[in-house]
Amino acid sequence: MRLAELSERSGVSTATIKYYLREGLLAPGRQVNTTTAEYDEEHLRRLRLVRAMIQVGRLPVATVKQVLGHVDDESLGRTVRLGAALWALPQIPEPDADDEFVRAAQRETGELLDALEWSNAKLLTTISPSYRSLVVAVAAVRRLGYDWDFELLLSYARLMHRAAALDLDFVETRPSEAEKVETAVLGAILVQPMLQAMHRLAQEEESARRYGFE
Amino acid sequence: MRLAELSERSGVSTATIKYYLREGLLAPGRQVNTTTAEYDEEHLRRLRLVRAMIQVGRLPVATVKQVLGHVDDESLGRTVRLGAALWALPQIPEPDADDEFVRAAQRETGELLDALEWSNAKLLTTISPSYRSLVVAVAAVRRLGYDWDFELLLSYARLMHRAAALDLDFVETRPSEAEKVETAVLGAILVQPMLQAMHRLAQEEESARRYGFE
DNA sequence: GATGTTGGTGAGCGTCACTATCCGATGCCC
DNA sequence: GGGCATCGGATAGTGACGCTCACCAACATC
Repeated sequence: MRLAELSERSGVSTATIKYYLREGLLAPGRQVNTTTAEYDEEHLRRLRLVRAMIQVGRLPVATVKQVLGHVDDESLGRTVRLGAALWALPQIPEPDADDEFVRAAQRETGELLDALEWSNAKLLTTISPSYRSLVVAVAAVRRLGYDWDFELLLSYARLMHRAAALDLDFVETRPSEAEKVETAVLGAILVQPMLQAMHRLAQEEESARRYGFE
Repeated sequence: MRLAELSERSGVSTATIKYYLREGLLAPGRQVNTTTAEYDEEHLRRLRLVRAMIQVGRLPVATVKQVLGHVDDESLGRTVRLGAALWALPQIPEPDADDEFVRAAQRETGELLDALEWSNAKLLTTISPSYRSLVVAVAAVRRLGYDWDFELLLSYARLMHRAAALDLDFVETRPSEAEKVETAVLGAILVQPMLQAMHRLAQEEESARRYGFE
């Protein structure tokens, strides 16, 4: 198929597709001659993936490029490939290590990992962006003076652990190694907005149950 | 305290505070004379809240203004106030009703709410942004050809329902009505990045447990 | 009374995700 | 094979966003 058809079938304008090609998010089509390039189903699929990451997952274009680069890097093993892809995801700005709330949050997060017995995650605290994001989020909440107890944090973390187990169970149903990696990355990127929407909807539901609409 | 001190205690530059004042995110200080305004602890608290929403919650400035406007509107009842604040949160672009995947996702999401017996949420399907976001997310996943079964969606939703129940339990511990509303909004905005970070960390933990680091 | 700081204002900056326009080469219909 | 639409590619521009800078007259402080 040609650019125009790729555009029509994906719902993405030709101008935008050209932009993605320029940015290296999409492999160039097979060049038939100077004014014609041929795209296939794989291009369409990749384009949909890119759109989903950008629009649903709200990833910056540059990040999408990095993530895809890692996903496509067949020289790496699965865990490393997945890890590399996940770590390219956009990060909250680096925590300020001088801030007292940040230091307290680091301590608290460490205790949390101990209590959960997430020993592998504990090993990653110096390098994992997720860990840093968690510290920043906890620090922000504490800075505002909220005094949730530790049990609440633990409960949230256990819920998310169960969600992660569901993700990985599904990943294991994928037949090929390449699909497993892609699915895992997608799980990290697309499941998140879905969970967020479900969370808000559940808040609305539960709030209405408890207090009615008034 | 004056602008410079507010800046120092919050870690936000005076230029940025001035910008927030201009945008109406912060109430003006008590004007002492033409060149001096006096700010209090409430301003500091509000400023930290604004920063947390923008940096941790990634809300656009205009959205923060709307959300705070609803939070401050004492003429409304709690549920309505909370709902108004939540619905001002940034939304994924409107789903395209002509798209077959969107229509299928609407159907599937409706069935999901039925199966969950979220009857209140079901009433909100025409107006709730969370519902629309959920539809868009489900459509994106389906468009990419993933065939998760309904049970998986149900499991995710039940987990998020439990998270929402935890949020609201905590909200109920707040003494005053105003604090309850603020806490609820904050729960929707700040708990989310925390859950996201926990989710990714849990994925890393679980992945390492199952497959090691290799 | 000299110096430096205050809060307010308007304009400017860098980033980002596109988008509009132009180009010459080519496909395609008659 | 003439004429016109369409092709892919390149460059420059757009509008939104979140600040940030420079400047100002009015004031506090020494």
